[in-house]
Amino acid sequence: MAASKIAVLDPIACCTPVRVDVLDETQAELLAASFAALADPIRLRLLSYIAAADADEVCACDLTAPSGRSQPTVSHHMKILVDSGLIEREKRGLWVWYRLVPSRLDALRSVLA
Amino acid sequence: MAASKIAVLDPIACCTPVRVDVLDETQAELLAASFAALADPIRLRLLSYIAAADADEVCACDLTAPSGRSQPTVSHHMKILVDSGLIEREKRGLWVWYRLVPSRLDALRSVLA
DNA sequence: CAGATATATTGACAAATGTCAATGCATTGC
DNA sequence: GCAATGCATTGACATTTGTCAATATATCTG
Repeated sequence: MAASKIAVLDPIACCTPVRVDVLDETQAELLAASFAALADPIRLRLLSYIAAADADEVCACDLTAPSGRSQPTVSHHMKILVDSGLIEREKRGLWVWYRLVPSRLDALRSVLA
Repeated sequence: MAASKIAVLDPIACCTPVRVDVLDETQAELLAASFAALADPIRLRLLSYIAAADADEVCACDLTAPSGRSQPTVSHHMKILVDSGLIEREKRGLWVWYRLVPSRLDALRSVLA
């Protein structure tokens, strides 16, 4: 029941398993923010669409149709995913490309361990 | 980019890695609901408090103080966690006991793989 | 530079969420 | 049965969130 062994790394509490120690408030807020990025069906589908793509990046222009949402709404959700660190954004010319950040997904995953 | 290989099990889309295939709407909604249960700092702390306890279960009466929230608020959050399937509830006499459901945590974890 | 195109931002709104005080419901012990 | 106790539910409220139409910004093309 030790409530203090802290092992946080960067922005999100990487590699701090929820099961091992009680989270302090700061860790909990950072982690909750990360999980919140995954707490919307549209964002999960956008994420999995990018993850399942043949290439390792996907153009924003290909995300609007499959998501069934308007362009501004998709842009809004992508911003949340990028802010969460789970996805990277790169603008090339007129287009924007998104990539997964596997290390961030792994980090979040390890929290549930 | 196959948008249809589906491999869902029970209530939550167990063992359906987000990275492998595009989620359909139903899967996405179930998963989003699970992640939403983790998307609040108080709930994360409650969960980790139970996970880190010496015993494998914790009395509801021990959750109010460390969470820093009122009794009804804690009750509310615990209901959300129980409904998500990540935590089990058992009433014995006047007290209520909570336990983790490790298989559910593992299932959620495997989704990020 | 002017027009076209891809994405972002703003503003507005409804719906969902977190919170607590007050109250209700079970269960125990007398 | 009655009083006390632990937890749940209700109702109210402020905040946050998801959504889109309208508009702005940035970049390319000619």
